[in-house]
Amino acid sequence: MSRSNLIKLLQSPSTNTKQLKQLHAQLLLKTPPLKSSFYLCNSMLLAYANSTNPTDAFSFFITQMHEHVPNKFTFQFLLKACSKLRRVPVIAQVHLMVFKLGFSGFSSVMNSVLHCYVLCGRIREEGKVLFDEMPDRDVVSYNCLINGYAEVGDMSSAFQLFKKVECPSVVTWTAMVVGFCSNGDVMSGKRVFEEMPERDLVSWNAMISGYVKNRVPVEALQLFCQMQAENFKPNRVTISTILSACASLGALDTGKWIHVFIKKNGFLLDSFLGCALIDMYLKCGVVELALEVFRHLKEKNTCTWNALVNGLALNGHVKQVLDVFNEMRIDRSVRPDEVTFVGVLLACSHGGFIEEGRKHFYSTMKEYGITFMLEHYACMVDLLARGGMLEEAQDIIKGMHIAPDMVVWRALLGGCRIHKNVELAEQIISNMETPGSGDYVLLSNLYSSLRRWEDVEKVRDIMKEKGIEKMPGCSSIQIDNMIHEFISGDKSHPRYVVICEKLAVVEKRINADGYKAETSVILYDIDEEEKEQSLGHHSEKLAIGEIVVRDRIRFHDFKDGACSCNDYCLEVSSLVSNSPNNLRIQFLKA
DNA sequence: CTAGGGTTAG
Repeated sequence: MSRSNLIKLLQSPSTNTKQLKQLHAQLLLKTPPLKSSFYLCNSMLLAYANSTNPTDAFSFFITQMHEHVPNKFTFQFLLKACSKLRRVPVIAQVHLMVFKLGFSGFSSVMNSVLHCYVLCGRIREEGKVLFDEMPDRDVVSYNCLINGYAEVGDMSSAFQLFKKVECPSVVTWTAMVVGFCSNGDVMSGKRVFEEMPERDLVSWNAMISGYVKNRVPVEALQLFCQMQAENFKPNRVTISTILSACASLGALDTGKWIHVFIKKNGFLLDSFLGCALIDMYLKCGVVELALEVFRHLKEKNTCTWNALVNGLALNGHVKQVLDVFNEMRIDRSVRPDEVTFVGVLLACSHGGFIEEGRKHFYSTMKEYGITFMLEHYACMVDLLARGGMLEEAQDIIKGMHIAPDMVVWRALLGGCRIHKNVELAEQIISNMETPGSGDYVLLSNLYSSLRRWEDVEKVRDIMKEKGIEKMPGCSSIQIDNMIHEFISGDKSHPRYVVICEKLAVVEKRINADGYKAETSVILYDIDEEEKEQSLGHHSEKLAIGEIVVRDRIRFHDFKDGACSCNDYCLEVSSLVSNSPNNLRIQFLKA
């Protein structure tokens, strides 16, 4: 292989790990003398640093490059590998080497070091010291520092710095947009974005992703349209962000349109796009298409598998989740992680598979060395509590290495109601700092199922005293229609999100041609005990026209962390009030 | 000959 060919392949982004190893072998054939090929060595180092396995860059550096005198590029590439590893001791070691070999005067190298510390959240420690000691700082140094403060959530320091930068670049501006958005202040992010003197594709992507992160996917789609109107061509980053917006809206038509867009433009389905597509189809309830995308994917990593596992679990395909999980365990190229087990346990809890759930929680997770998260505990408590194993559920809570949140307690509380354990329910509620209306209603229902009418009254009085109100009946908004119109001008196939009270049921509507297309979220009133029991754990048919109940989902499925029905209603109504011109509100009968 | 900082998934 010729030298220029080798370089071309090393620099190509589509070269995979296996090919990289072959190129490495080719490179070794060129010795001696490697010295004349020092540029080649640096290219190899950079290729490893950019690969999925950046540790290879270190071994290459140690075993192959010790005979050479490294230059500033060698360190920049090595530091790139460091920034992916995110381990402070490793960074410190390379930093020391940089210092000892006299590269401290190169601002590009020092910026790389600074960037590494920033990514580890060490802005106030090593980052600050380094910045203050740097001989000549440029815009890049300031950008790193701004990112560092944003990373630890200190936007006021970031903003102070931003104002001090003499000649801020697009990158500086974008860093501010990203900083505000990822710290939950999307309004400030928007303001900075609008004040930017010039924008490039990355800044558009940053703002769009800011909207998605802050749960205003409709704004994201609007900006996506505006961006195209201003003649910016979306790239794969834009597309995967937009797919995520579609997923959180259940906007299937738009999502499908994007899928066509990907094919038309010949975008390679990498792990990011594949994952985003699978996630979108599953959140829209179209399992078949998600599976099709998954089967055709060339590169699958843990995220891809997780998208499938979690999406199937969300759709109530319990058996399939467990099958896919077993398939994943056999595949040696991926390793299940904590997110995988959220899906697995969620499936067990939805299916009422107590033994299976116990097996994974008590043993499989240890086998893979998984750190327990709140979600794992919540699923397990839910599963056991529903199955009547209230004591075991309590033991799990007692053994938690992190403080249980509201979701965990509510899972236990739900079990108390089903199995009529008044004492425990009372105890849980009295231990809650801020019980929500749902918690009181649940307790009240428990009392009434035992015909303890006086206690029912008492709960009602407490609620009145605390000013807690039940969320009123139901309202609905028509979202997808509008989004679809933005993009294609097509006004057919509107879908609805119906908000009622308490119990969420995801439904699939079967069209006349038998094609399952529409997904809605309906929150049933669980005051009627009978209805709740008839829904049970399993998906089953309801006698309401052509509607199939896919699954019950708990409220926290909509949002990270604890989330009640009220939260969800508020979220929807704030969406309505934030963009009154874009949403037509329509009231439906539940 | 090369480069450092801002955008994407579960």
